Amino acid sequence: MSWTDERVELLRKMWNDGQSASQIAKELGGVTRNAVIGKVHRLGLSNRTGAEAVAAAEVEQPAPKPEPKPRPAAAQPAPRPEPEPDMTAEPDNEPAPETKSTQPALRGKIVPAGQPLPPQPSANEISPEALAKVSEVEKKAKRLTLMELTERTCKWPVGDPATEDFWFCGLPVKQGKPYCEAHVGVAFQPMSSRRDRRR
DNA sequence: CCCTGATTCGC
DNA sequence: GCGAATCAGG
Repeated sequence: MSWTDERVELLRKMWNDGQSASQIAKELGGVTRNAVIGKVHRLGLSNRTGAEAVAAAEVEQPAPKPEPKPRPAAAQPAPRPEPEPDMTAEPDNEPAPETKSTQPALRGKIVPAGQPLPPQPSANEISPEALAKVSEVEKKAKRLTLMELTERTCKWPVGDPATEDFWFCGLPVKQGKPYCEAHVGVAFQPMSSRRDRRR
C-alpha cells in the first residue's frame, strides 16, 4: 500500500480527530501503526495541537475535556445485548463457550424493526450510576466497526444497526469479559436481591 | 499485559 | 519516503 492522497487525507482527519495510530492503521488497512506514526511525523503533524498547524483539516471536534454532568437520565440506552441475570454475581462462569467464533452475542437475528427488545423482564434494576457511566463512556468509545473488534475490545453495540450511526464501544475489556468495565456493569446484573424469586 | 506515541536507521 | 524495530511511557 502506498500513501495516496486519499489515504493521507484520511490519516490527517483521523489523527486530528484524536484517533490513535493503531486505530488509523486498522482503518486504512495494509499498514501498521508504526507506518502511521512514521507518516504522521513526516507530515509534520505529530503535534496534535489545533493551534495553527491544522491547515487541511478543519474537522475540529468540540470536546476537549470539559466536565460534563451526564445524569442517570437514561431512558433508552439503545442496546441491550444480554442482560444476563448472572446467578452468582461473581464472574466465575464463562457464558461464552465458543473461543473461535468471535461473533458478538448480538449475532442471533436482527430484531424485526418495530420490536426492539421483547424480553425485558425485570430489566432495569441497573444502578443509575452504571447507566451514567455508560453514557459517559460512550463519548470516549473507540467507535469500532464489527471487523475491528478484537478479543480485547468491548463489544457493546451503540446505535441502530440499521443506520450508519452504529458502532461498538471498543474500549479495553474487563478481564475476560466481552465488554469494558462500564458495559459489563449493565450487561451482567447481579441478582437484585435474594428476595426476588425465592427459588 | 494491554496500549500509546517517538525515534532510529537500513532499505 | 518508508516502516520495522526499538525505545519510553501509561
